[in-house]
Amino acid sequence: MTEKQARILIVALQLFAKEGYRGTSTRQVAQKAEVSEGLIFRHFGNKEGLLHAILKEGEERAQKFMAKIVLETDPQKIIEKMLEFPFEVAKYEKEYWKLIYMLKWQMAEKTAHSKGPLMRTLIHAFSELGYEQPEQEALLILVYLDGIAHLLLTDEEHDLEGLLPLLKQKYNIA
Amino acid sequence: MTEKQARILIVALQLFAKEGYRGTSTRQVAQKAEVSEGLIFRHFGNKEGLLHAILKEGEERAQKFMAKIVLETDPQKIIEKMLEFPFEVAKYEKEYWKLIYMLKWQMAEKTAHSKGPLMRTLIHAFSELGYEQPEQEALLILVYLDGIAHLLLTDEEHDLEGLLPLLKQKYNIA
DNA sequence: GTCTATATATCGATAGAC
DNA sequence: GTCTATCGATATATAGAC
Repeated sequence: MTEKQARILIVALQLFAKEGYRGTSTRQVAQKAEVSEGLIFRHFGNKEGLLHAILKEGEERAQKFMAKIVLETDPQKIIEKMLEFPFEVAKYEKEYWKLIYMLKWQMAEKTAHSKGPLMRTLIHAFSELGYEQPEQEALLILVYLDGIAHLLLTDEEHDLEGLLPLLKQKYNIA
Repeated sequence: MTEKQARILIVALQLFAKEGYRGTSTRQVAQKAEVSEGLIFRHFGNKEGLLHAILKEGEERAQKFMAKIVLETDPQKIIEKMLEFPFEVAKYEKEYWKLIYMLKWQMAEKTAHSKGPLMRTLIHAFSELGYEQPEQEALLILVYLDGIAHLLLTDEEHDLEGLLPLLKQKYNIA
């Protein structure tokens, strides 16, 4: 990967996350990355190819992130890490996740971040802790995650950090 | 409002909710509504004017909807209705809310559905019920609302109805 | 109020030189 | 690998007739 190629990817992610995939022109990307527009098409074929390259890179980083949760064994820790997940995401991978959530509304299939592994891990954790409806409890956590991520990534002003202690308390986590 | 004008509004909401505001051309709207493209601009000035007309109509309907919650006095009922809100929305006003949530990612200010009244109502309810951190509890409900709405409006397959009994149980609602 | 025709800008994408 | 120049399609928007 050349340096200009990398620059295109970085700038495109920034713009896509801010203005949306459709709201960003290849011309804008080229200008901000200080390369010719033609170069984008040489490297990535077309605009969608550029998007896929961005998503692929982001997913690789995301996988490592999620592995830390799924590989955890202590059920308490699993729930704790899960609850902290959206805050971590908003801190370190804000643009990527913003793009993912934006795309969900129109290209759900392309961004299918399978929730399977997370769900399985959660259900198992709640089972071990003796909860009566582990599937529903797991689903509720996913709802929280989506809600928190949604608010953290769109509304800039919201202060949600205070929710973490409350949630941990509700799930009896030290 | 003429019949064609109304037809444009209905069709545009459908298309905007499905393909996104930017992903929908005025030509598409005109064709599906079986009117000339020029008519859209005569009536609404420009594409953004069309969007605003749609949002205005939708908000009027939404206000009536939310009034039912805010005007409730029994704190238990308030929480119950709040929990049921996203399911009602997904049933009767799916397209409008889908559009609202989509736009949030790029035009947050234009869709600023003030959460103030809902928050105040919730905080008061939790206070009355003796919760220790009414503000955080209210915020958590908002998170839940956003999470549920997000999942209901994007993922078609998810069955989230089962969450309602679980949540009512958690909040000690009959 | 409505339609047809058209103007104008911008988009994604390609060709060819270096 | 990269740039310049350009094409064809499509987007929003306007003008003028009815």
